[in-house]
Amino acid sequence: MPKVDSTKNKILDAAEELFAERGFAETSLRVITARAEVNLASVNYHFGSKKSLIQAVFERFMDSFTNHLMRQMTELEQSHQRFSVEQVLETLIKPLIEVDELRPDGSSVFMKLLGRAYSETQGHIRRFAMQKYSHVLARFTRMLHKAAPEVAPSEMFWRLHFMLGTFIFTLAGHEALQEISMSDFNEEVNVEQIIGRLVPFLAAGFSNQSIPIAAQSVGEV
Amino acid sequence: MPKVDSTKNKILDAAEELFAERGFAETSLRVITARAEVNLASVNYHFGSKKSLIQAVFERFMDSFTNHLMRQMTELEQSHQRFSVEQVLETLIKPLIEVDELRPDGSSVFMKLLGRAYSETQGHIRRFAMQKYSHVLARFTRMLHKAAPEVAPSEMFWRLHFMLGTFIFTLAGHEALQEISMSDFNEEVNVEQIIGRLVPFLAAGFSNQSIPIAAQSVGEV
DNA sequence: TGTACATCAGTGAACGCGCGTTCACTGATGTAC
DNA sequence: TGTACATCAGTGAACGCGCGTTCACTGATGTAC
Repeated sequence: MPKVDSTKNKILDAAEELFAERGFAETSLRVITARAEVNLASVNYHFGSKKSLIQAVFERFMDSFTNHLMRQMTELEQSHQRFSVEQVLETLIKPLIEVDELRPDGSSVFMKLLGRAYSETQGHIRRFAMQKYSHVLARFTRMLHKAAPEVAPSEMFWRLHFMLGTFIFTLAGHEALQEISMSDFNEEVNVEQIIGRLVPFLAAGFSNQSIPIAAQSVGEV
Repeated sequence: MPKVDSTKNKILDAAEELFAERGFAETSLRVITARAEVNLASVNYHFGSKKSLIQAVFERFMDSFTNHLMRQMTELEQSHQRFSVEQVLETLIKPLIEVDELRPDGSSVFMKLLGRAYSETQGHIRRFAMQKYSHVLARFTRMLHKAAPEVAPSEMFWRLHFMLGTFIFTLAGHEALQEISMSDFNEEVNVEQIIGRLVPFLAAGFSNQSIPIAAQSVGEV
């Protein structure tokens, strides 16, 4: 068991919050070390560079999330011979909510980090993630294929990424949406409820049978 | 008709390309003015600040896009008494593709700008966009409601934002997806084809009839 | 047990660099009388 | 038509600032013999 309040962990905690609040490039080591109440030079002492710190923050979230997710997938496979797309998507719910209970607004921070990692131009995090966690994505894909064998692999690829995109985008920006929902509909919603609306939406999208319209004629474009 | 090759336009063109290549914070005024072949100080002369330049780039895209979209919506309303959710979503296709033909990788740059506007913590672009373009969003929402009156307003709100999120996220990062699609499936896809896959996916998600699962019990969480 | 040395965690101050912005200025064109 | 002044577009050089990183150093703890 690592010491929880070590300098290293204090840096990770502070960096996590700040990266989600303002992005990687916009967060300086000075504000991170100030919030963590540690010395400026200790980031380079413990992590070597800012780039490595970003990777370490990302990895800590990702490790915890993928561990929980693997457990959920195993559970589903052991308890059911056959399962639906919706059930596969539902394996994401608990790991996400657990991340949310681990830290205040954990899932939002996590999704913001994921979103930024995804859209990074240089993409060093994406390459690293693809390498380290590809087996988790592969297993998830396999389960989706088992639930909906009629969806062709290349179509599957696109729909999977549509789903990931919606998840990441929605949860990363959920504060703004919760705010509007409150002011426009007087409806208070939490992360669990958002996911609860999201899963059927995505499951329906994923399972749809229509022919891609670009394969037909879209008009005189 | 404004002069196309004015210093102001040369700056806008160069900034647009570079923002797409490497992001906003990572693009300095020095590289923008170097590519535009204008003086460094002329950005501040014409736009006042880097922040205002970003907004100007965003506005130029947004004006062109919303103009095209309004025309498409009018066309659909005039040609059909009743229309489907899919048809409403399809009004987005032409404006997006036109933006793509206007400039190389136009839709990608545009969606990256939109994504940033969406997720900005300070949110000065979002506030400005909400004010200037709210009537377009309102009209789009009204048409969706007409196409699917069974979807309650608050549910509509969430599904609309799920759809916008997927659009933005997918198109903003489509280069990476195109690359993977090429290497994994040997399938070359263009933006039009991605949208062609996206629209039925979203239409199916939007029109789904299931009860949000959070309204039931999700487990012992 | 004592001594010498190695390792580790952390620190304060400085380094050079690239950043957005500012400033005083030029030269061309427009306007008033 | 000539003159005086105003406005506009653009420029070159410098400004101060915050950035990530480095460096020489301290003091505590561990290890070898």
